Amino acid sequence: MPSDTRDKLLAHAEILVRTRGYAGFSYADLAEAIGIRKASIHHHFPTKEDLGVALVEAYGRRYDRALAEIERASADGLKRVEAYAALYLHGVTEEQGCLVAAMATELGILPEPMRRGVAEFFERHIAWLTRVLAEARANGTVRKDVTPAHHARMIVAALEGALLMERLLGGAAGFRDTLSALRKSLRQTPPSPLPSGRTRTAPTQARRRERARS
Amino acid sequence: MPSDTRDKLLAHAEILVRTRGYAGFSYADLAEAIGIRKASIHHHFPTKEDLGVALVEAYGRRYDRALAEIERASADGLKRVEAYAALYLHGVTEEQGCLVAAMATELGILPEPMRRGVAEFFERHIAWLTRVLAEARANGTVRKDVTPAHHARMIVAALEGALLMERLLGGAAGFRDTLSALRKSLRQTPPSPLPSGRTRTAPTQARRRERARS
DNA sequence: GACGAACTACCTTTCAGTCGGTAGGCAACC
DNA sequence: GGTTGCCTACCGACTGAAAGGTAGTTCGTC
Repeated sequence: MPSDTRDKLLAHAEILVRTRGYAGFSYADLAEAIGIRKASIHHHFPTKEDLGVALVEAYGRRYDRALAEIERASADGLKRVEAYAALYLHGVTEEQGCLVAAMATELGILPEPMRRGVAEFFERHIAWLTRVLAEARANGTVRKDVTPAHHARMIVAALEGALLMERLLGGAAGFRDTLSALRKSLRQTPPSPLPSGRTRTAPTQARRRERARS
Repeated sequence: MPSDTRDKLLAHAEILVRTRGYAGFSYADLAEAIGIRKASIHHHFPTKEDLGVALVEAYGRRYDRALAEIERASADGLKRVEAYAALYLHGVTEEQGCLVAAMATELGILPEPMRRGVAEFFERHIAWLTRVLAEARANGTVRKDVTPAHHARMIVAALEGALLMERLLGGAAGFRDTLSALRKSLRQTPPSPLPSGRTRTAPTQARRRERARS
């Protein structure tokens, strides 16, 4: 029965990491954000590392549930990949990066348990996509020349990279451009003048938004 | 006439950012790394932000030179993309992420001038790749259904993402898997049993390497 | 009365940045 | 040819703020 405060801490800490990075936020920031004293955070998470590990775990579990739901909701391989990509798109619209990506960039100062958690996150996603693609390839949903294991890696990389980049550049529109290219690399037919999916070239303009550090 | 010390500062600061992130290193770290006193760094870069901006500028210029060299060295569109990807591959083998990617993850605490520099870096690369792909498509080197602007975004995203991820996971082998998938998305012919390029599925195993923080 | 969850008060270390000063180089001027 | 003045490069010593973390206490609830 996880306490209400603990959940609030996790939720807000996640936002902080996803917008500023792991080294870029402090217990003081977090305390102020949820209206509690700094010392009280230590009651729930004795060290920042404990909090970091809990964050990766919670984030990973949430994604695991999402992947299961995607598989349940659609049997079509391409739609599954599309739904998977939509998870990242949400990050763009909410102006929040990927938690594990943020941690991965600080690899050099990342405590081992967090490092392991981050690696496992990526591995699970690659494995899942590999399975989805293999299935889709078997029943002809995606091109035969797609190597599931390779393409899975490429898709995760492209989505992580696009989320990272498009928060600064074209926003959702830019992200969808990457998605459109990704779609073409999977789809069976050399496309007839398909009407689905948007095509507009993104404005590619830095959208500045002030976000003062208190 | 940029002093020797200034160059050393830039070189070492770059390494620190690329392994720990921008918020993850301090003037003290940097001072110790090049054997100088902390106060002396302020002589060359009055504030950390000044250093950050200089880093992005130097990094960007180095890449600009590399792009020009790639264009000079080969006229083949696919080979150009391949050479571009090799730049990222070096990051993997040297266990260093991308400087601007590291900065982009800390968007929420990034001073505006740095943010602008990072955005411009990505924009230049996308523009360059768009041009290269458009040319390649025109002379039949890459598939006709490739939309240069979209594919360019996807390529940068995939390479940034792969560099981020594969430092933790499969290393160079994992990176090359993504590359192989990328290649297939561009190449003209539904591939005959091509012998080029490696195919091995990467071990996908976290390679831990201790890197104590002094 | 034991326990969970929060608090006040404090600790040490590190952070970016400041200050005044030193040592050497270089050129002008008398 | 010595002195004066200014420059770059660096230093030791320092500052106030912020970092992560600790100790001991209070308060409400089973």
